[in-house]
Amino acid sequence: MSESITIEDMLRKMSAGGLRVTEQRKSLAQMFVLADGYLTPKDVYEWMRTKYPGVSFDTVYRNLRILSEMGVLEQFYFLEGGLKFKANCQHHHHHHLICTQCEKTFSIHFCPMEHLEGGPEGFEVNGHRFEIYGTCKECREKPAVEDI
Amino acid sequence: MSESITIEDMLRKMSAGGLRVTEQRKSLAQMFVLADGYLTPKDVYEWMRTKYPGVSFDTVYRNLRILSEMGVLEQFYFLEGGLKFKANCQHHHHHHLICTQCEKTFSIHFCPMEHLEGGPEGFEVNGHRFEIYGTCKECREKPAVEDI
DNA sequence: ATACTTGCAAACGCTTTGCAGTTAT
DNA sequence: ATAACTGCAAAGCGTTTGCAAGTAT
Repeated sequence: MSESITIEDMLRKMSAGGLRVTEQRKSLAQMFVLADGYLTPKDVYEWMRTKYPGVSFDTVYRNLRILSEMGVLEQFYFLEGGLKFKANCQHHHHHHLICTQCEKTFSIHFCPMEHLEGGPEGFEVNGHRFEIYGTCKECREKPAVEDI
Repeated sequence: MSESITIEDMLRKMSAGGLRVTEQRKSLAQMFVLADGYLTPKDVYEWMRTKYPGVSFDTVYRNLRILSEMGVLEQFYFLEGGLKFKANCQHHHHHHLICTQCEKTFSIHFCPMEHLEGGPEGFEVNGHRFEIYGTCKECREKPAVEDI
């Protein structure tokens, strides 16, 4: 599991950032805490609709974007290009194992930059990206049911 | 520099894959060999237009997609989500330093997976992604002119 | 009361498609 | 000659925007 953030943490951050804590945003926070992994705007929309049949896609987008800009959520483009969001874990620097089946993420405290060798000459590093893709224990045990 | 692929290599691959070697595709191959880095569909379109004023955007897209599917090019979504392409270097496994200014790529033969520790339990790894972002020597020396 | 949020509708940018004419093999 | 390629136009998808009505503070 990632170092989990609580719903209260998220709401507190929103409020601290000058946002209003609406019902929808509470649901949104709840959803991301429960999911503990990456969600697409569509996922979020579908889920929100079960609680608030009237939600609109643009509100979902707006909130995802705003919350990302505030650092409550984290935006991420997958290898194939799909945009996804997850609750931001801003503890110390770390990387993730990403289960490509359920898209949950698992923190890993190994950072390749500490082991780098055969590196750049004259190249000024100012960022990196390291992710491991695979299948998590849980998904390996119960083979994909919802695979459609 | 990456282990460079030649224009002839690219054309040979196209032909082997049952594609016809048109003038436009020759230009395309040339462009990617010269660029030695990532290009957006728009970059490609702009450049193609200088040679073939009549090219259409959809033909560019079509060719980029087909060539990616064939493995002549490689598709890539940047951190911010922009779709880019580059000539595929399918020699041995390696990673890249990516200059965020000129978007040239530089091969690096260090692979974090060989040094991995504190890793997954029960997680089946089947892929990874490692990129280093920064500014290359050349770009650091001549500060961005075309920075608009 | 005020400022922020929402839903609606419409627009936007990027990418893909169907088709008829053209070109490489 | 045939199968593949191109340009055109139009559609598709995901995402963003402007605005008036509604809601949290």
